[in-house]
Amino acid sequence: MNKLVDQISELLCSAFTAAGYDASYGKATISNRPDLCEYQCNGAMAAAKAYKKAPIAIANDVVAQLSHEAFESVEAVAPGFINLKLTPAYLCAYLEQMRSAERFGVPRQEPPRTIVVDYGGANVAKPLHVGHLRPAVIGEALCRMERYVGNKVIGDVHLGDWGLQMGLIVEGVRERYPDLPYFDDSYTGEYPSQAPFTISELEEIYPAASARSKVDPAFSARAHEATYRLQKGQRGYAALREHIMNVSIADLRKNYEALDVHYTLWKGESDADPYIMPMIEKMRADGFAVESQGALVVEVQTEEDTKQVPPCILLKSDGAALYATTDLATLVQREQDFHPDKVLYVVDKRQALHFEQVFRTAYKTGIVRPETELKFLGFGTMNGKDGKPFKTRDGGVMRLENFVADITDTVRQRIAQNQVIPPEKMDQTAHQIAIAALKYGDLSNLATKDYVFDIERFTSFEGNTGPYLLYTIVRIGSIMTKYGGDVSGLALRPAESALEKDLQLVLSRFADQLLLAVRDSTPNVLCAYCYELAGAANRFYHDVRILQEPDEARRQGYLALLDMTRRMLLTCIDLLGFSAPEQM
RNA sequence: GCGCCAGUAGCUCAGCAGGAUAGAGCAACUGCCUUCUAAGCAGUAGGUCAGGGGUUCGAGUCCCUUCUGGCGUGCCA
Repeated sequence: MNKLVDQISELLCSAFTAAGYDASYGKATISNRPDLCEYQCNGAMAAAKAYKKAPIAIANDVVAQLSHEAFESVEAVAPGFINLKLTPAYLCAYLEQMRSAERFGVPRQEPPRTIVVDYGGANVAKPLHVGHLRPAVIGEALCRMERYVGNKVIGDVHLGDWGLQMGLIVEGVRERYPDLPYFDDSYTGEYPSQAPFTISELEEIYPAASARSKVDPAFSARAHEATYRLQKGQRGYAALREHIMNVSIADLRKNYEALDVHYTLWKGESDADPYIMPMIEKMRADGFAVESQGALVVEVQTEEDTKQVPPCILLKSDGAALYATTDLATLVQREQDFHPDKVLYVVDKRQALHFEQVFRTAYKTGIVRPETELKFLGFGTMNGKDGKPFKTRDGGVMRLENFVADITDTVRQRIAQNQVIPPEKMDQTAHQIAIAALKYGDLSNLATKDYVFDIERFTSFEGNTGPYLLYTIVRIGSIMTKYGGDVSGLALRPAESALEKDLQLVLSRFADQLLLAVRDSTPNVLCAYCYELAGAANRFYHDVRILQEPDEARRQGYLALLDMTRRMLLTCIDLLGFSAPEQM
């Protein structure tokens, strides 16, 4: 269905035409002065120059042509604004359509686009830490939003599972268990199906091996050798690698699930390996890949560039592949597997130049089609209250698990005295609220900027926070429970009070805000909408005694309105990636 | 050096394709619970949108410039 603002624009366009002006000036927008009007049109001012007339005269001409049941009032105001208010009946009819439409009538993307979202970046054999939080939270929200508007989304965790780190792990395992068959070149039997280590061991082995390689050249050399053998696909190493991957992925999956983050694809950098050499050979043959200072590079500087763009390095002087190489090979693979219309990278913003080089190379060498949209969404750093990157009290890197546990504990303490939560639901409720606090705290900021994570503030539950949204949902739910009946069949009623109309207006704008958030990949826009909706709901809730309303038709109208509000809020927080408890 | 990003209330942040009087939350101060969860609602106070030029009927928003801060800048990921 059409958005309300588009319906109003259509009416305005015909009025501009009828008054003898070009229809293109008839674009309506949501009012930025809610005290004066609900919708506005600034087209008369834009048209003033073209028609050499005073804007207010044009506005008056248009207003004279604008009589429609949709409008309660239509006004031309100096210097040339056209201010509109809707009739309650028209607004109500629109909401009634929304309410029964699928996905609240949000227009579907036609045709649907295939979008790959690259938003993980976790490393194998290493625990998730707070640095992994933003891509997971932001990426997950973007995936859900894109899916909602009808696109086909493939969310890829894109694990760091390639290169020297794998060799280090293998050598670290050998140090502990030198007699395992994986290290016996003459072994020809089946390898054990059970992994020879647990995730906790793995998490010790890797940092230890990494540290040791820096001080022990012999060990470092063995790790490089192991890396080489891995990449050659040596049997025992491949089997061991399989165990490392399985153990690690099971743990990562558990941790991401706890965050309500769900990837569709658990690929890693290593999956791109088979594509690297053919890709490079083709680039050579096509003349794109050239020798430069001993390395193999693709020049990506163009004539229009005023700045210096360094070339994209495919192979180091020693012949080894680099980060850019696997990223490009991954694009080759994605093009082959999914033929995506868009690939969105949710990555630390400090990698902007790297991705600029990769994108330029991909277009230049034809890895992606010219119409493929490669987009870099660089997110900022999560800082502590001191304005510096978030750390533990003793200055270390904080594990994500501990971070979530800290927030959950704080939440648990705050809700402990509240008697409404049954003891058996305590843990789940605390976790749910913690995730809402955490995710909303992150998403309500502009993804591209650094932000301050203040545990006290985000768990304080006051003001513009995730828990505030949950609280609003729970309160409405409480009314529905007390009412007891089925509200789905009840009819909405035209608003009779200002607060009721405000709530209806906010509801009617869902599609506008969602589509804006999707277009710009800005979940904070959806957060702002949620907050506005919750505010309108709470004001209405405070103003009207819903269940005590004596007039039955009116009472049913209230219930229908609140039920719709609640479903809308639930939809929004689901798009943002969290959920609400029954009680809190 | 060059490039990118940022600078909005005491603090943390919005500001959607330039529109009317720059908005929230926190903190401060005032009210509102015998009534659907007060984690709420209503209100007061708080601003030279870093500085300076320009374009425009109109600039926090676009252009130029200065200052401040962060980040990046060919063989890490």
